[in-house]
Order: sequence, then structure tokens, then C-alpha cells
Amino acid sequence: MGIQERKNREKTMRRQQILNAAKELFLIKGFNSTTIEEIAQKAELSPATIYLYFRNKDELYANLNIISMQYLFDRIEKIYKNKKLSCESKILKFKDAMYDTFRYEPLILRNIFHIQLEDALSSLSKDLLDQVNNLSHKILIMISNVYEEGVRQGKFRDGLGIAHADIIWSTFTGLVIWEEAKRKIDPCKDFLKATLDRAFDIFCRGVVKK
Amino acid sequence: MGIQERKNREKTMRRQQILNAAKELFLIKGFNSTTIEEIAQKAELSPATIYLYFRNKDELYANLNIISMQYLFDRIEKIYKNKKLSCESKILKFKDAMYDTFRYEPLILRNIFHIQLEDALSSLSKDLLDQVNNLSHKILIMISNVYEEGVRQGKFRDGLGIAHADIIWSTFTGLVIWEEAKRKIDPCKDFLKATLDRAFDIFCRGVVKK
Amino acid sequence: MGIQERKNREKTMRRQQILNAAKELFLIKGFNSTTIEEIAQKAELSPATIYLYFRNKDELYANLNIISMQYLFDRIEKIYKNKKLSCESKILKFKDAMYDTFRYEPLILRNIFHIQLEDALSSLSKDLLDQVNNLSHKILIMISNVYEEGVRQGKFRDGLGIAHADIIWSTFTGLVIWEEAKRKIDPCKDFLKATLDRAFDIFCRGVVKK
Amino acid sequence: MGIQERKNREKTMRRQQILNAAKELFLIKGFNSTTIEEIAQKAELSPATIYLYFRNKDELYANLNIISMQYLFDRIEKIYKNKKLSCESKILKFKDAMYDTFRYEPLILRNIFHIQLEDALSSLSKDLLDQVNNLSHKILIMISNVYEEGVRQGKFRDGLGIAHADIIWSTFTGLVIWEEAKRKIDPCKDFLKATLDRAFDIFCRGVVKK
DNA sequence: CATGAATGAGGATTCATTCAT
DNA sequence: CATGAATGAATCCTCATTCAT
Repeated sequence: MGIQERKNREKTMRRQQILNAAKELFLIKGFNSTTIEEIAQKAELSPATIYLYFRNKDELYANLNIISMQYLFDRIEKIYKNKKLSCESKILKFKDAMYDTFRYEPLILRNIFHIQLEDALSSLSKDLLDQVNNLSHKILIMISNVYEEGVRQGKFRDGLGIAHADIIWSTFTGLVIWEEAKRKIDPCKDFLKATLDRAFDIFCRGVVKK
Repeated sequence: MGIQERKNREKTMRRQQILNAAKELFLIKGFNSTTIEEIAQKAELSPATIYLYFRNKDELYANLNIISMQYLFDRIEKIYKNKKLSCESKILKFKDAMYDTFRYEPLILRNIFHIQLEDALSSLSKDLLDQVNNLSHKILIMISNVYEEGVRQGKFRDGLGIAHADIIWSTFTGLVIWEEAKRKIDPCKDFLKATLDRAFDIFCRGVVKK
Repeated sequence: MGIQERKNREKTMRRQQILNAAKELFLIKGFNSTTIEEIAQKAELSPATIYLYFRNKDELYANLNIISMQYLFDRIEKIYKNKKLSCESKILKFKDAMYDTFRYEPLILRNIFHIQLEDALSSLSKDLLDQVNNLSHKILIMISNVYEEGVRQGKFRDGLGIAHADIIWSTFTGLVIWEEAKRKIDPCKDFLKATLDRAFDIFCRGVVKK
Repeated sequence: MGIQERKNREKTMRRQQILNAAKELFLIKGFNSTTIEEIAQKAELSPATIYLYFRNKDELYANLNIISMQYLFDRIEKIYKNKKLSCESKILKFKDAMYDTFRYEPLILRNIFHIQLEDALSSLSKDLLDQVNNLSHKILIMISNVYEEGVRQGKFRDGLGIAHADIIWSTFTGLVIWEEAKRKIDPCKDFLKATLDRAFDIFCRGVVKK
């Protein structure tokens, strides 16, 4: 009972410890340059212990991803289910949700791109990969539905919902990555929020029927 | 003489051989998972020979990048300097140029993101890194100028040119990466061109003054 | 507890194992021709394990050196601090200490010359290099002091202590190296001890005031 | 005739070119760290050309050695054969000859030690190795004879000539190497000549019969 | 459950040396 | 005779992962 519970709690905390350490390191040094040893050190554990909680480095990485994606999913879903919001404002709120998620969990996009572009991660278990894809898929569907709802309501110009969901998602991710890259060269400037707002403003204008 | 010329030609060809082999492998397997040995094998050379033409793996990689960037730069510049084109059609042509470049050299975006996001590539010579950044910077400036020209002509809504250049560039890159990722899951579908057209159509609509 | 103690002992032993294997190989084959793999093999370990105990090949090498130097230092110091000995007999005892050290750890001189003459060893940590230099410096100082003491006592002819320390040290090292070299050609003969005695005898005679 | 002669002259010059380049590089960077390519570059030749004049890197190295040894041999021999000189002054002149040789060809000692201590040089042809050993042997014999002559003349204390030759030679080489090493740490000071003089003064005093 | 210690499996480079021209 | 170009053979080192305790 109590004992079991405490043990579970401790286990969860240990897991969290690892995830936190890994998150920070991956963010700073990137996936390939971060070693299990470093993660272990930061988590104040031994390398071997990491393997009690995660099958391998890739899975640890993917888990971080899922957490962020889940967070985004929850935010998006909440907006999606809010019946009081118009299609247009839902889209703008989606943008905010994405932005917040990125601010809260900057790793997320890098992760997504890594997982999707990267060479490594071949040892990712099918299960985990599915989870990631599943979450992103569902997010896209919600965005898509909102657009199609807008079309049905005669507000938005005709067009496939999923295509517009892709555009929304890509515009967001593209901008984030790009601004991040630019900040690497000139770290002072941070125009992400402003540019993002502008981009979505343009999108909405370009999409509504006159 | 002819003899010197032929030697030069052969040297250039050898270099090309290596670049081609590397390009293909990097595209399929990614940077980290591609070994110099594999590249050598594909180029039908010994690993040591690679080092006669490129100082190290990173530099070989960066060179591929520059070539693609240069290609894109040339295309963009041509459109940019064409005085007969309207601002709006220039932007649409930029999109086509980007799309063509990506089709012709699919590695380009992966490269850009790799170089900008990735941990590795620390042994890249300053010179080469500058070249890459320089090219992309100039491309952005041209796009920016076109937008600002549109504003001056009263066609586009007010706004910073560079912000819109960022939006254009990000929308493009975001979409390419995203569609590529999706095709990994379901390889049959290729909606990139269509989605890209749509996105730029929306952009233009959202940006023109009524 | 005992368990911790045993572990420590084992760790020290493992380190010793590596040092012994390395010592022997370096002695026979020299620094450059000895590979980490060989050392590992002789120590019945994997190459990777070597790196758990020594940062790199150079540091492993330098460590061997320090051990020998430390041994010599201890011997010299003991003589140096012995108040019952005359200056002259101290010098003769120094010679014996050097000889014994060389017999016990033949690598020592080769090491010293290697470290001081050799091109390699660039990756030696500053710390380690300082230790080596420090030890040899202190040894020289002790010899120097003994000579100057002899001068003060009116036994030895005037002269800088450090210069005579250099002469003593050089005579010793020069002879060892030279005899070693000669034995390479004709392995049977070993006149080192005799020649060394003679050389120091000559030195003492040449140095005492009549 | 003339043509053949010129060709020969050119060949000799080319050889000299290579030797000079190699000498300088070996002196600065050491044997292992000097590459054939560097030597070729400095000699303004191609690496392949080096191999037209020397069988391999080791032989090139050994040749340098022989040249210096030959120079020393000539100097020593001249003194040796000078009937007007006393034994004692011959020994002092030997010292000067050694010192001059070292100043003129600083590589010499490093070479000697390298050849004798070093791991490499396994591919040295027997012939070349013999030459080196031969020269140094003859030098030692001359020194030895001078000492024995001194003994016969009742000037020097009894003792084997060869042992004293070894002592002379070792004292010289030991001091040179040692002073060189010290100058690496503190490049300003150069006490070699003074210390050398002192050492030989001590030697002579320690050796003459009262 | 946690870990210290060990390692196998690579991978990027380097360089002496060769050979076709 | 000279060489540009090519390479085979090494070697150091790294790191994810495992296992005895």
C-alpha cells in the first residue's frame, strides 16, 4: 500500500529526473552530441540506471517528444471543443497554443524535425513511433476540421481541410525553426511572436471569403 | 596544353564524383549515419582520396550545401532583376524557383536545417560557414526588397520587408519538410506542389491591399 | 566497508596492470610503435578500458614517467636529508640511487629524453607535464645544494652548484644512454656500473680542493 | 661528358636540397611529426621525387646523421693525428670539436639518440646502420687511444682507454641534451659552453696523476 | 533497485609509399 | 627524370549498452 505507493512515486520521480536532464542537454547540445553519461551525471544517476527506465537513447528522446506533443494536443483539443469560438478565432487560438507550447517546451520542434529528418532513431520501437505520429495526426485533423467547418459556414474559401491544416502547421514550424536559426547568428533579436502573428493574420485574410 | 586541361577536367570530375556519391547517401541516410567509407565506396575511390578533395566530412557536407544554395540564389536573382515582372508575380516565381531547387536538389533543406539546428559540424571552417550564411542572407534580402517595393507601389499592405521575407521562406521550408515527413509515412501521396501553390495563393491574397 | 575497500584495491590493481603492460611494451618497442591495442591485450583488457584509467596514450606514458621520477626523488631526498653523510659521499650515493633507479625502472631515462626531446606528447595535460618538470627540478636542486655545501665547507672548488648538478646529472644520463646503445650492438657486455663508478670517481677527484 | 657531368651535378644538388629541407624540419618538429610531404614542399619537389633519392623516410634520416658524423669524424681525426699536441690538450680540443659540430649541426645528437633509443627506424638498411655505427666507433677509438697514450706517458691515471672515451663522449652528449632540454623550458639561458668547459676541466683534473 | 566497471563495434583521419603518365 | 594523384594500412579514441554485484 503505502510502501508500494511510495515506491511508485519514487519511480515516477526518477523517471522525471532523467527526462528533465535529457531535455535540457538535448536542447543545448543536440541529440548526437549528448551522451548517456552526461544525462546520467546531470540526473545524478548512473548510466546503467537510465536503461532501467528507457530501452535506449532513442526511446528516451522519443519520450520527451511525446510529452511535448501531448501538451500541445491537450491545448489544441480544448480550443477545438470550445463551442463558443468561431472558426477564425479558433485558428488564431491554435497559433497561440502552438506558440505557448514551443515557449514552454522549446525542444518540441527540434524533436519533431529530428525524428522526421534524422538519420538516427532507427532503434525506435514501432509503438513509440506510432504514438508520436498518432498525436500529430490527431492535431492535424482537428485543425483540418476547423477549417472545413469554416468552409461549410461560408466563411472560408473552398479547399481541403487537411491541406490548410498542413499549411498552418508548416507555417508555424517553419517560422519557429527559422527564427531560432536567425537568433543563433544574432541572439538579441526575437521577433518570433510578432512575425507569427503577422503570418497568421495574412493567412486568415487570405483565406476568408470577401 | 590539352594534357593540362584534361587533368583539370578529370580532377573536377573526381570531385563531382565524390559530391554525387555523398549527396545521395546523405539524403538517404542522413549526415551522421553516412560514413566516409561508404561515400568512398560509392564514388569508387578509397577513403583517403576523399581527403584529397575535402578537408573533412563536415566540409564535404557544407560544400554540397553551398552548391544548392548557389543554384537557388541564381534562380532568385534572375527573377529579382527582371524588371518586367510585377511584385506579386515575382513572389510567385520565387516560390517556383524554391520548389524547383528543392526538386533538383532535395538535400538543400535538410542541409540548411542540419547546419542551423544541428550539434555537429563544429569543424566547419569559418569561411565555409560564412558562405552558407551569406548566400541565404542575400536571398532573404531580395525577397524582402520585392515586398517593400510592393508596399511602395501601394499594392501590398504595410509591413517590414524582412518579416515578410521570413514568412515566405518559412512557409516554403516548413511545407517542404512537413510534406516530406508525411511522405515517409505514406510514400504514395505527393501534394507538395499543390499545397505550396495554395499557401502562396493565400499569402498573396492576405497581403494585397483591397 | 570491506566491500568498498576491495573495490578500491581492485581498481588500483587494474591501473597497475595497465601501467605494467605499458611499461614493458614502451621499453621494448618505444612509444610510437606501441599501440593502445597491444597494451590492452597484454593487460588482458579492452582498449576502451584503458581510457577509463588514462585520458589518452600520452598521459599513460607520462604517468609511468612520474612513477619512476618519484622513486628517484625519494631516494635522492633520503640521502639529501641524512645529516651524517659528508658532501662527497652524498654525491657518490646520489650516483648509486640513480643507478638503482635506472636498473629498477629502465624506462625512466628513455622517458625523460622522450618527453624532453620528442615531437609527440602534445596532448599531455599541462598539469602532468608540470609534475614531471617539477620533480626533476627538485632533484637537481638537491644535488646543487650538496655541491654548494661542499664549497662552503672548503672541500670543493668554487663554482655554481647548479652547474655541477647539471654535470652530475648529464654524466649519469649520458652514460646510461650510451652504454645502453652499445649493448644494443653487443648485448653481452655490461660495463655500466664500472664506468659509472669511474666517471664519478673522476668527477670527485676533479672537484675536490687539494 | 659535359652533359653527363651536369646531370650528375644536378642530381647531387637535388639530393642536397632534400637533405637540407629534411634537416631543418626534423630539427624543429622531430622525426615522427615531420611528414615526407612537408619535406617535399620545403625542397620544392614532389613527395614521389624524394623516393628517387632515398629508399624511405628512415634512410633519409640516417643519411643526415652520417653527414654530421662524418664532419665530427674529420675534426676529431685532424686533432688525433696532430703530433704536436699533448694528450691533455687533445682531449680539450676534442671537446671543442664536438661542441662545434653540435653548433654546426644541432641535429646530430638528437639523431644519435633517436637512432639509438627510438622505436622507429626499423626499416633502416643494415648497410646504413653499419656506417653510422662504424663512424662513431672510430671516433671512440681515437679518443680511447689518446687516453691510453696519456697513461703510457705517465700523465693520466691507469684505466681502460675505451672506458674513458665512453665517459668523455657521454659527458658531452649528456650535457648537450640536458642543456637543450632546459632551454626548452627557459629559452633565454645558454650555459652549454661554460658548463661543458667546466665538465672537461673537472674531467682532466680528475684524471691526471698528481 | 542501482551501479561501477567493462567493452564491442565502429569511424574519422593520417601518411608513407607507389605508379601511370 | 619528375610528379600528381591515389591508396592501404593503421591507430586513436568514443559511446551506447550490458552485467556482476
